Amino acid sequence: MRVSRTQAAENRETVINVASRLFRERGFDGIGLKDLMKGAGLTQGAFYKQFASKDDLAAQASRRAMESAIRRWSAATAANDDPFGAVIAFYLSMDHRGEKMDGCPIVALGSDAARQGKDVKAPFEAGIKEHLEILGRFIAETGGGEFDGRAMAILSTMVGAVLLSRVVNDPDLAQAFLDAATEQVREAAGA
Amino acid sequence: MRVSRTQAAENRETVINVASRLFRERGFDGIGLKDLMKGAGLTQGAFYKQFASKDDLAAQASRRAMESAIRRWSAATAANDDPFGAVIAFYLSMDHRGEKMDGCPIVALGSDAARQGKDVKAPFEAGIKEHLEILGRFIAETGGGEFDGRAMAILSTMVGAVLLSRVVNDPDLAQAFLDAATEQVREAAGA
DNA sequence: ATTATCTATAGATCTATAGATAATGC
DNA sequence: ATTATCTATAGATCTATAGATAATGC
Repeated sequence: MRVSRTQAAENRETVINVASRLFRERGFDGIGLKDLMKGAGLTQGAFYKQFASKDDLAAQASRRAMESAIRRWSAATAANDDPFGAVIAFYLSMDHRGEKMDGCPIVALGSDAARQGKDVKAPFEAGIKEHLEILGRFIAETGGGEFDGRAMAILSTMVGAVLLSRVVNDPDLAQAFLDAATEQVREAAGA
Repeated sequence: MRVSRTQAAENRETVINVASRLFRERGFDGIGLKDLMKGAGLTQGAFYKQFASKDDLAAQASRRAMESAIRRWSAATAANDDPFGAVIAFYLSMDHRGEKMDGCPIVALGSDAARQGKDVKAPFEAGIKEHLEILGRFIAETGGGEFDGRAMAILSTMVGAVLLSRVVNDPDLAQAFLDAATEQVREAAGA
């Protein structure tokens, strides 16, 4: 029944990866440890040798989800002569609206994260800062050590638009939110 | 043990009001029927004579929360020579960031609502349209029957900024998001 | 000898229902 | 007679722990 140290480490990573997706899909309170572990091909009993608590996993999974989001932003910008256009093209799309499990964790878990403790909020904060840094590169001149206000406004608009697009039933209204945000952030970045 | 019809109707309203606050504070999955009913001064057994299910209450409470939010927006605009300024002054404030229970339901429950069925999303959609109508009045000329794209962009920015301000631990970063959004929506509305 | 995972379970909580009770409504 | 609310409970699920097992690591 015991597995090698490297296998155990791999299992741990798998659990975090699975949790980063399932938490986004169902919320921190929307899925239990039994189903989370089953998603990783393990049983619930193995959980507490790897994690201190469900909150601990929530923090790890949040970090993993934010890392994944940043990787996606970076991939979109890499080898593209309109990096900002590439980011907003996927972020403000109906595809992104539909893929809660792999989409932006701020949108998928933002309301949930606001209710969590510092340890869950910390990885969100770190990831948000990375988002701001990427957005800052798209904008004319950046100020001193502080984050650019325009980058914060643009991220707010993007996150809010996708959130609103997911909350409404009407797909046309959802599309309109994404379109309106696209226009808005284009203007804001160019100013 | 039985109460009058009017008393029963009052009790029902109380449960919806309590739920509209407690769901915002803890999420749809973060509070049980027992505690919700206790908040209304009743016991869990009385629940199913008033509501078909917890989902049913979630839909009713979402509608109530959106109504309350609209009332707040209307109150801020009424008898104010800068109605738009009044709305953003309270919405994009650290006070609003702190009061999850009475604050904007889109921010408090948006990620949760995106996982719910049509019956919960419908009152959110209706409330969002009312928000857009109010914002539309602050903007120069409005188009035909469709909602103004600028109003949608402004609402996106406002919702996103408060959500982001709540997710981060650092109060200074939270304030910076609110400030950046304030500047952005002022520009967008004036354009 | 250690330990990662397993099965099993404790104890709490969740949604929903059943039956009793006592006051309303006719 | 009806019914809004109560107490009690069924049955499922939740987090976390206990003890067994079997493979690793020394």
